[in-house]
Amino acid sequence: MKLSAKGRYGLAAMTQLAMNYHAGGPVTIIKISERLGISKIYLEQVFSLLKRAKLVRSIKGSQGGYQLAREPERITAYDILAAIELALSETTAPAFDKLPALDEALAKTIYEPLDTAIRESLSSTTLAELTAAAERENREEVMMFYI
Amino acid sequence: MKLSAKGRYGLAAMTQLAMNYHAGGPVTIIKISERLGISKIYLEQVFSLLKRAKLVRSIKGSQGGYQLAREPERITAYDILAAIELALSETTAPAFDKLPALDEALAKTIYEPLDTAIRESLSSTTLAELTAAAERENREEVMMFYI
DNA sequence: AACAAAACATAGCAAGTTAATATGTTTGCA
DNA sequence: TGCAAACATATTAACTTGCTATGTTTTGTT
Repeated sequence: MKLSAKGRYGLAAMTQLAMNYHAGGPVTIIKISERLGISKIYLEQVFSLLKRAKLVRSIKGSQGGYQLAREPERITAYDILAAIELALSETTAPAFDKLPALDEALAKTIYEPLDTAIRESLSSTTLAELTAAAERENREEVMMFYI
Repeated sequence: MKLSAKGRYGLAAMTQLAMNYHAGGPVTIIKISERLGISKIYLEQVFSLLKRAKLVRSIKGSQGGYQLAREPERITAYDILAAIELALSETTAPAFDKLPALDEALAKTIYEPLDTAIRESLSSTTLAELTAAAERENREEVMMFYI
């Protein structure tokens, strides 16, 4: 499943907020876009979706920025992607007016189990786990450098 | 997960071939497009993908048409959708050159488990099961009519 | 009070994808 | 030989994606 740039940016941006969660203060979009190496203007659009989904809080004005709306342990990858990737959380609609039985069968045997599997997989990983994994990978990279 | 029209058409068309599997003869695209109520020309493009994936065999010329390449029990929804919906079987590529550790963590904790969940869900349902479900739904519809 | 830094809003655009149509050409049975 | 089918290719309109541009509001700092 190939996720869109927006989806990937959302996940990555949230890890940056998570890494700052203890420190307390807000992080600016400019900082995040520089760290990730992506467009600041585009990232703003991603944050507007994250905010609408109440996953982040914003502080306007000078010294402002963004913060997680709750602990990284209570935000899942599904929360983030559902806020951004519409097609992922939307379900497949009936398509064959002449054969309602076929639409029903498709929904029951394929579409619904698929949606459940996606939701279970993505909601089993928290932002805290993702961030911890990234920090571990980073330590391993540094180790490799010294060998 | 909202599937594309092509994906839905592919699943639906395959059920029509499955329902004819015992009879033996080929089924034409025209027949299938009429039964499903969709464009014949568009359906041809779907069949070109199904054929490339070796899920169907074709017989050219008059009295020709399409047949399943193997038993409905040995064709899964994943086989069909992987042949048609590229984005589904493609995996999410690394996106953050500056943070390889983050790309690694995303792949390990999110992308790969998601792909596994999708593949397991879709490959657990065979074309035979889908067709049986559609026929059962159809019988129930007819029952309702007489109550 | 003025300034600067930030979020927030809206519009636009180029490239790509999707869903579909149009127009043939080949193939092979009757 | 004629016709019915698969097969091939090009075109099109609408939509989506990824991204840029141009502001406006808000608010802390000087």
